[in-house]
Amino acid sequence: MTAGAVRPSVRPLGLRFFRRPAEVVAADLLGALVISRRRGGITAGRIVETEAYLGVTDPASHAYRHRRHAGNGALYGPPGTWYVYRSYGVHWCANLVCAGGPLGSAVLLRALEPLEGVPVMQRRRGRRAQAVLCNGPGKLTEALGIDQGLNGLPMHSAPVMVARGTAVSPARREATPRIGITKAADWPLRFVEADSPWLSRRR
DNA sequence: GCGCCGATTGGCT
DNA sequence: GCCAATCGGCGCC
Repeated sequence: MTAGAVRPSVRPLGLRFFRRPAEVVAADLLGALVISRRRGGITAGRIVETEAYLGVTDPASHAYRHRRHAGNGALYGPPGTWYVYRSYGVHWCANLVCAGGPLGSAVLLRALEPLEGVPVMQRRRGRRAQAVLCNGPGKLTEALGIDQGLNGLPMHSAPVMVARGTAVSPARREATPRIGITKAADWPLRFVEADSPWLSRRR
């Protein structure tokens, strides 16, 4: 995919897309576009890695057993709501709420293929190589200018939206254990585009 | 009230 | 491979 992929005509994914089980949404998000119109310039990328967090029943979810606190209210919002939280007190991680309501399920964006606004991303990311601009959940938020300001906003009317991109055929989708967590890490809820060079670094 | 830990990253050994 | 940065939530005293 080349520059110019982001046209004014792109329309955000409908709420129906997100009103499904998180693992289904996570798999179907592969290949979708994330388009950011934040200050500093338009940036966009193609999703190549996601992780599903199932909500109340998932020990790794921030909504496990209906856990609720000041920071995670957005998790219980309508489908398609952005849930942005601070990781290790340093980085922002961006999720999209799925089923919505009391379940608290969501999909974490873990890696993108940079498509547009690479110089803008590099300005935000310290002039790093293109290969490492968006290959991690904290990296892609920095590259796209995503921070707490996005938390709780509906994706379809937010400065950062998700639109249909170039689909990844089911044969090229791969489910793996989740990364970087201690609880229920072995649940196969991480989804990647097989062989993509833009995936997050494996530990 | 206090200390530990995490859905991470980048720099240094 | 190891570890600091940095901070809110949570367990525990």
